Amino acid sequence: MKNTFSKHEKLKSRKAIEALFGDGKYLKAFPIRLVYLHQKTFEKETFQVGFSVSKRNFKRAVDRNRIKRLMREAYRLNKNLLTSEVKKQHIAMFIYSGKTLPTFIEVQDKTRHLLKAFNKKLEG
RNA sequence: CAAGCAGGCUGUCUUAUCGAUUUGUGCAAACAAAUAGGAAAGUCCGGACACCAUAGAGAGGCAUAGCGGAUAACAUCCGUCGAUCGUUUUAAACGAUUAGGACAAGUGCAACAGAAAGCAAGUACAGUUAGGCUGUAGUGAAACCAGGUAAACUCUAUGCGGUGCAAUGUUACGUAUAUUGGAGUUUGAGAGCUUCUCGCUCGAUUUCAAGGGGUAAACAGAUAGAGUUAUUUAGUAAUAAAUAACCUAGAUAAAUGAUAAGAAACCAUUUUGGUUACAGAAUCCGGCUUAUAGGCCUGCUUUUUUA
Repeated sequence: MKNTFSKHEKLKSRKAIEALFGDGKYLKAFPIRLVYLHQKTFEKETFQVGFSVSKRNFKRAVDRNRIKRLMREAYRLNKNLLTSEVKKQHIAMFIYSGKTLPTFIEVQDKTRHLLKAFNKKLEG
């Protein structure tokens, strides 16, 4: 599996995102949270993921961009941890809830942790 | 020479691996090219563009304010006059700052002093003398007079219609009965995006025929432009014109990145360590304002050294 992350893997639909925040379930690994939602109507070719940082915690757009890019990079490099095929019936979003700028190592550790936990849930 | 302050310019680089967006080539795999700023920010002004009447009239409101010019336009920019401040013994000169029309329409305001800075009132002396009027004195920057004050109301002149790209248009999906056209009836509630009035447009209802609310799903709008660079000419300048070359982000829960190594600059310093700012396009331009490590340039102030 290639470590790519292109446009069609990104969660874009506003409706889907609203539903995700309304009814989604949470997995936590501070300072990152994973929100996911199971819904058959969402089934597509690929598993779609989004990334988000609160404007309240990071006032400057530069910092928000930086964190989103770090999270995206961490997901891109580790997404092969998600082996379950059931994932295609899900959508998910990573939310950074910390208040300080993280390093890439930290973000990658937490992302791996979350992906493993999420994979377990999907299989079990 | 050093430090501080102010203004201007600039605002890290290279390689490797793994990626993102757009475009091009290709059946595909893939390959190639381009990819954030001087402020992209604040959203404070001015335009372009789109729709709302063809953007109309009056009131109200807002903005601007010596003179001349630049510009698509401006509250911006350039030149110049005046005023104020600094250098200076003074003048001149130089530098800096400057919302700088009108107080001979009306209203308001004016510390201290003073009887009084305007619903008027009135001290002393002198002149004349019936009242009263006139003059002088006293306070003050200014005392009845074209007094001062308009970043006080106000007046004058000039300008400004409103809403904003989630504008607006097309396509796709597809259900109420919105919308459109014809005919009849009804003269009146409401709507047309800032406040009011007028004006203009649409109206209400019945019937027949045609036809699609909504969904920010896709595409267009959207990036070749008041464009960038260089040279020449005109002009004190802002700027304009001509010629040549170039194409230089176009995303949409939002690409422009991540990791590693090295170099460079600066700081402290024994190795060595640390720092590399402010900050991220969102329809597009012209300005203003604010934020900025380090480097370079200019001016001012202070200190020290030498002559």
